[in-house]
Amino acid sequence: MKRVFALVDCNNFYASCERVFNPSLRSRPVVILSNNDGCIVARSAEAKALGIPFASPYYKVRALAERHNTAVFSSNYTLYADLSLRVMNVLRSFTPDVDVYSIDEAFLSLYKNGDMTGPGLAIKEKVYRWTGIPVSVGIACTRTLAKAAAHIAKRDSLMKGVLDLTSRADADELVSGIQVRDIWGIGPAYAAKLNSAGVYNAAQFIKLDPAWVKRNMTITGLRTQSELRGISCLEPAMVPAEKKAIVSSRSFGRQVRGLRELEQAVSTYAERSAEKLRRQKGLASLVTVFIMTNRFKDTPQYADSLSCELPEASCCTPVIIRCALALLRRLYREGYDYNKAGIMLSGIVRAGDAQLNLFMPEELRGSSRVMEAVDHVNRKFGTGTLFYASGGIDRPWSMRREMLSPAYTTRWEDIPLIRI
DNA sequence: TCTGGGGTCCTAGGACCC
DNA sequence: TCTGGGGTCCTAGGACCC
Repeated sequence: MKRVFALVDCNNFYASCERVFNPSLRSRPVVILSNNDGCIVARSAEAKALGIPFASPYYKVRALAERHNTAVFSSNYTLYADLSLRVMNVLRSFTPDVDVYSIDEAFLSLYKNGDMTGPGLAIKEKVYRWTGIPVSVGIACTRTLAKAAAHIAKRDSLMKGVLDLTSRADADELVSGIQVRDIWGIGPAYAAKLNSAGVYNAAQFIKLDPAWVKRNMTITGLRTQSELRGISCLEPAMVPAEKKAIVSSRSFGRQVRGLRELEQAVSTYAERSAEKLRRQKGLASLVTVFIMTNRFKDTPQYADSLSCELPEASCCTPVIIRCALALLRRLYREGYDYNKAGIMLSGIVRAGDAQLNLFMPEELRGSSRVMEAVDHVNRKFGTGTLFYASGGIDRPWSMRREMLSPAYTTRWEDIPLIRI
């Protein structure tokens, strides 16, 4: 039997998550804001129909949203991540071969057994019944075509959210009409380049000379073209790869001037990134800190970054905080209104593979046992139970989340009660 | 008049994804 | 007042080596 890919894509995922535990939202437009309540990052179908654009700053569409009784939420990643796990677990009941591609998408590897529309519908119905999340399913012989299939299925109401390209006589016609910008792997820059070469849809892109594609869109573009031609050439990512870089950064809830508050923020981000690093059992050898002013404002601008090699790769929070704060003090310039800061850990190696430093001062080595204890406490009693004082306590700079919904599934006080 | 060849490693920048 | 965050891959070009 032939292998095919099924892409399962959650519809308007964040908005759908908000609806699961709040049925009153089902008939209203719903939008979700980015961190700091800045931009629109997700919209329900009704919100899209109102013409609220993706990624637009909320204040620009606020009047429109309010006029139509739109429900607006701050991002609740705790909730979305938990519901995502539930969706993926349902998918694993169909095949162990589930390649989780993002928080709201996964590729399933299936054996083709006749028309796969039925199995596709079964997946969609089971996910909805078990989690409350609506999904679309695209089935094809390559991942890129499966993405295209899901894209078509979402827009054509006759398909009921499922399209199996491998069993459609009109598969080529269906795909050929897709605009190049909507092809997975073609972003705004390549789309503009293709358009100016007279290429607007998938059919035209498929017919392009591969040498031209490679020259103008690198090997990545060539792979996309081959995939659309039905030749599978993308690798699965079955095992979640260890990250090669870990970034923690945030815009502030308000402008920040003083070094003191920047130190708190950078220390807090350093703490978070070190936790992420330990979760993947890694050690970082390079620490980079960056700070910047608000580029949208007409005020004096400053942005810069500095890096520092650690004497020995480490995942120890105090070591990373100390290094990050030293960098920050060198970066800091007085008199600017800062808007954002961040830290990046790179040069990541596996714990155990690290090159040791014979001349490493003992006080810079840190203690893995203390870190284990801290992580254990925070896992058991909740993030932030134990934290470093250098991160501050009040944190007046922290991000705005004024419209946050409850953590319905991960915090005891927030679990919905049913009264009979 | 004439200025090697072949290789590695690193970084910055550009493209993409969600 | 108010404009997100966190990643990956690829290429070109420079530094450096023999």
